This record gives sequence, structure tokens and C-alpha cells, in this order.
Amino acid sequence: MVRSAAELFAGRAYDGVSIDDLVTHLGLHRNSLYKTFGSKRGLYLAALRWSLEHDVAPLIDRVSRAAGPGEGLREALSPPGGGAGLDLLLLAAVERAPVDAEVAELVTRTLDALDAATGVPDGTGDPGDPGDPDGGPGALAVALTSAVLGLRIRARAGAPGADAGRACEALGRRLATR
Amino acid sequence: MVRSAAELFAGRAYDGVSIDDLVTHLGLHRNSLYKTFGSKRGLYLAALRWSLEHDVAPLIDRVSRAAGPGEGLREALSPPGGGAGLDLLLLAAVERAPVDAEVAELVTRTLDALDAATGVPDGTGDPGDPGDPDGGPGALAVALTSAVLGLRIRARAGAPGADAGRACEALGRRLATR
DNA sequence: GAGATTAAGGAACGATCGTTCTTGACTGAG
DNA sequence: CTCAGTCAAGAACGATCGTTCCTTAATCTC
Repeated sequence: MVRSAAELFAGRAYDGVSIDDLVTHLGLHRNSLYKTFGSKRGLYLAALRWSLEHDVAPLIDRVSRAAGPGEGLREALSPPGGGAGLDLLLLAAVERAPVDAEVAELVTRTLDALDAATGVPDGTGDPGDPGDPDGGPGALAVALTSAVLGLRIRARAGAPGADAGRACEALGRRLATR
Repeated sequence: MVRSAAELFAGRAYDGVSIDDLVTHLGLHRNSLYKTFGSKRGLYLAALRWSLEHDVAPLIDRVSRAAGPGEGLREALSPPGGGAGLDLLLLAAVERAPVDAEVAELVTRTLDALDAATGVPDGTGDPGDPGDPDGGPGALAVALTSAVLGLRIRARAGAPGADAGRACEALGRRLATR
């Protein structure tokens, strides 16, 4: 149920998903929705948390176990389960986080975890260069996960699609050497 | 007028900006809006085109003239003019392009131009590696511009902010060497 | 100066939004 | 059997959405 809601919210913007859409695509009916989740926002938060736990968290696990940075992040773009993947997190970051503090908190915490999972060093020449300088992973890891978000955007926007894998592979190779 | 509309649409989602918001924040009044642009979507498209021409195009110019890939893209994150910058393009790519073919066309064409402006080689080991293999810039350039989009997302989502510059700098250094 | 044209400023429209209330059938305990 | 409680199903609510229409004031032409 919550998973179906997550898939709907991952497909289009928050305002683009109406209560009628939710009621018809899900089995659940109006009364139960408000009884259980309180409001549309409540259901959205539940769906977001579900997606972060069941889609993104396993992905973070696989990334942290991957051989190189490129390999792990390439499969981040095409999740095996066929679920919402990163899309709900992406939409939440772009359109909900700026107007919803609770969403912003969830998003930043998840992205920070994804940064840490890459295991990529800082990459700046600043003092205290390696790994974790002072709280939080390195600048290069932030850039890498940001690239994944951007590639997912371009795939959604209708790019040819196949070159997303090539782009991630090329980037991973550059970051892996040395 | 169109610029003010672009700033509004860059700030929140398309459905989050109402006609009342537009007529109050802009000087223009309802009748003229529909006389001139036909519909809300018409005004949105005009604003998007304006932003692409006045915000993104100069940015692409500066990127193509920058010394290294990192230097040019870092200022892409904090445009000097203080305008909408990449935000309208970003929102258009995430939430409008999947449901509006005309927006998708504008977005993909602009992003392709940004790729080409980086002057970054392909980076894959594929045959025909250097520069433009067959139509369109290299995979590494796609990854680089995608990273810029992702960093802008994280800045909007409430990240500490300062590390976006560090991330872009670190990535630029990695891509410049060799 | 008189008449035609245009734009401003709202009122008003139907549709749809998120939310709540009412109704009717079903279930378990006494 | 009876009755309190639960839940599906949908009607209905006020608010707001995008869009159109109407009235009035200003501008331009002859």
C-alpha cells in the first residue's frame, strides 16, 4: 500500500498526485487513508520513509560493498528490484525539501549516508585531506553522488538513456585511478 | 515581467505557483496574461525560454571560456547576476519534462549544449574515444554537468551549502589532471 | 469633440483540490 | 437475537485552481 503510494509520488510531482489518484490506484479508501495517515502529507512522509528504507538503504549497502565507485553507482541508476529507486528521493529533494523541513531532514541525512558509502576520499588539497576531515565524507564523494542524482534527472527528462551508464562508468574510472 | 515569472517558477514547483501569485507578484493582470501568453503553460514556456537565454546561455559561454572544468562549473552554482540561474532548468527537467514534450526538448537541448561547452573528453575506453565520437559530447562531460545539477539540488534541499563549491573544485581537479 | 479600440480591474464560472460527514453492511460479545 | 463497534463507499463541504466574461476608464483616429 505504502509502496504503491511511493511509486505514484516517484512518478510525478507532489501536487500532481491527487487524493483521487491515490484512492483509485491503491486499494485503500478515503476514510482509511485519513484514519491511518492523517493527511496527504502524512501519507507522503510514510511513502518517502518507506522508499528510503526499502529502495535507497539497500542501494547504499550495495554501493558500500562495490569494488569501485563507478561500479556501485552505475547500478544505482537502474535498480534491480524495479521499484521507485532514487526517483522519490530525487523529487523530494527538488520540490518538497525547500518547503518542508521534515522532508529536508530526511533527504540530507540519506544523501550524507550515500556519500559515506562511496568510500571516496576527500580529493581537495585542504589540510586534513584524507577521508573524513571533520564530520561528513569528502568533497569528492559529494560530487560523485550528486552526479548520480543529475544523471537520474537527465534520464527522466528524456535523454537517450543509454549514455547514463557510460557517463557513470567513465566518471568511476576517473575517480578510481590513483 | 517574464523574468519575474521565471524567478517565481524557479522558486517552487509549477503547480505551486498559482495565477494569483503571478498577477500579484508581477505587474501584469489576468486579462493581459491570457491575451499575451494564452495560458499558464504559455507563460511558463516563455519564462523557461527567457531563463535559458538570459541565465543559462551566458553561463554556457563562461564555462566554455573557463580555464579548467572545475573553475567554470563552480561559478555555475553561484551565478553572478543573482538571477534564477540553473534552478528553473533544474525544476523543468525534474517535474515538467516527464509530462511536457516541449519542455523536455528545451531541457535536453540545453543540457547537451552545456555538455559540449565543458570541453571534457569522452573518458571511456570505447573505440573512437576522444572528444565527439558520434554525435554529442563525451560521457565524462555528461557526468560532469550532471554533477552540477545534483550539487544544485543538494544546495536547494538545505545542505550546508559551502561544500558545494569544494565538491565541484575537487571534481574539477580530478578531471583536469591527465 | 465624437466614436472606435484597447487595456485594467474584478466578478464569476466550472472543475478539482484536500478533507470531513453520512450511510449501510458486516463482525464479535453478551 | 441484540447491540456496540468497524470499515467500506461515496456524498458533500469549503477553498482554490485555471480560465472567461463584463464593466469602466483611458487612448487614438478622424
